Amino acid sequence: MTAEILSIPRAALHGQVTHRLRQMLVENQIQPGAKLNERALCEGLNVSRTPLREAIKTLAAEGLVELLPNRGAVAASLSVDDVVHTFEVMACLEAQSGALAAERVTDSELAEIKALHFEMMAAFTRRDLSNYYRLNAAIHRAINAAAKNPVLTATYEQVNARLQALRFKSNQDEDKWKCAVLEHEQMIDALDKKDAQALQAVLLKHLHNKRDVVVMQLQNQASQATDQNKKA
Amino acid sequence: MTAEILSIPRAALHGQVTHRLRQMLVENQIQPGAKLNERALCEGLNVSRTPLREAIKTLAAEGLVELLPNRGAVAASLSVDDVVHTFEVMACLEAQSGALAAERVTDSELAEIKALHFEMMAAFTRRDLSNYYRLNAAIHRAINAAAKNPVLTATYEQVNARLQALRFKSNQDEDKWKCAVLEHEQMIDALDKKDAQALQAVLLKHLHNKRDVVVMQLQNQASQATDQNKKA
DNA sequence: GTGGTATTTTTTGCATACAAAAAGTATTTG
DNA sequence: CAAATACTTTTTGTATGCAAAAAATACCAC
Repeated sequence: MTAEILSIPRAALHGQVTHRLRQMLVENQIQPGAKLNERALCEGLNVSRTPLREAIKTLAAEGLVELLPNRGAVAASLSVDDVVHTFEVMACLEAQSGALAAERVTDSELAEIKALHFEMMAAFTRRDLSNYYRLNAAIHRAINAAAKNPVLTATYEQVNARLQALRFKSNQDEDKWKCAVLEHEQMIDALDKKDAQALQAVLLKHLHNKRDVVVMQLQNQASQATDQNKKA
Repeated sequence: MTAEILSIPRAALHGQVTHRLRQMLVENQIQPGAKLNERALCEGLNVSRTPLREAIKTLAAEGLVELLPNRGAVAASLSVDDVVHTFEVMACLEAQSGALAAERVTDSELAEIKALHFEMMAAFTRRDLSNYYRLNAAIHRAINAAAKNPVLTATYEQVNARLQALRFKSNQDEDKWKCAVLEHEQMIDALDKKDAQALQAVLLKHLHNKRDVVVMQLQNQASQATDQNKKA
């Protein structure tokens, strides 16, 4: 029973730290632009500086933190341009995922994706944004997995992680939301018909719209911040 | 005159080591599957283990080395499946580069790409494989740069680096080579006309063919190795 | 000689120590 | 009081030391 636990007595410390820090970054527990103080993080995570610094180097390669020579690391922060550029990359990765998934998806994978879709529809109906986001991401990840290309999955996850830090508490525009749900229905339909072209097309459109929503929210945030500065 | 040099008195050691190791990996000075012995590399590069290990973590995140728990790191080696998967990703990144480049390429960039193309034609005419490879890569990189998307460039370079270690000394099939050159002419033509669709299409075809060539050469290598084993 | 085990050696992973650079604070001078 | 400068503290970057795990070697039984 404990055999498995014994066979992996303890994962490498630098790996654990990488995982934990990555989580903190994408969940905004460390905010974009914030400095990563080694001493503070070491104490917080109860590790020495060696594995922590190795973890930081890994995250730098993933684009989640930025290294400043002799000045440590800061959590990556995305300008509007960065977001646009990232979505341009995500678009082609999603499109490729869709095209390959349409060819390679198994019946059970398709069933699971449909199930996730229904769950997401439930969350949408309840206007439960948190679960909607979660299931939305799960569906996109499942489509990617159905493409059965580990390199594509790794690349997708890595680029996508940078966007995860953009967490919007506010509800998005109702019409845009309905539009996104409609696109998801078209996605399921295309996947069901194994229509690679159609799935690719709807994913491109979907990502395009998603980009617009994110950019708009970013700009709203920015203008609100400016207003506050003016008041103060 | 030396102001710039003084302003960067010395690049971070871990950065230099990362650069140097990456070079050794993509140039096959460290062969796929080879173990990265820390002691040996430290002596060879004249650094201590700390910056070396940080560099290894960076390269692991880039997919150039693989980390084995408690057993160090080995240079990544690609199976035929890995190569196929990697080309599937490269295809969509190249296609996206082309589409964006067609929209965003400047006159001077276009002129430089055309110049590189002529240089490549010269290398092809001389059957100078080494320069052909170099110029070929330069053209693809220039098209990517013309897309003016740093995220796309970084992702492209990272995925492409893994394929760079597949260096074939032997000349490729003459017909396939002619076909590749023809495709390059079509690329230049499409870029000149700012025809995103056409450029995307020819790049996809080009990558598809390139994949076939690489896979074929890999399988030839493998079968030759098997033959040698049989003899011995 | 072969297979297995014990012992040594090497290698990896983490913690710590030290040096250089940056940041922060106090002090001096006009 | 402001600005510049010297000094202190903090933080980063690198080297080294130590412990555990893996590999290599030697030893032994059969």
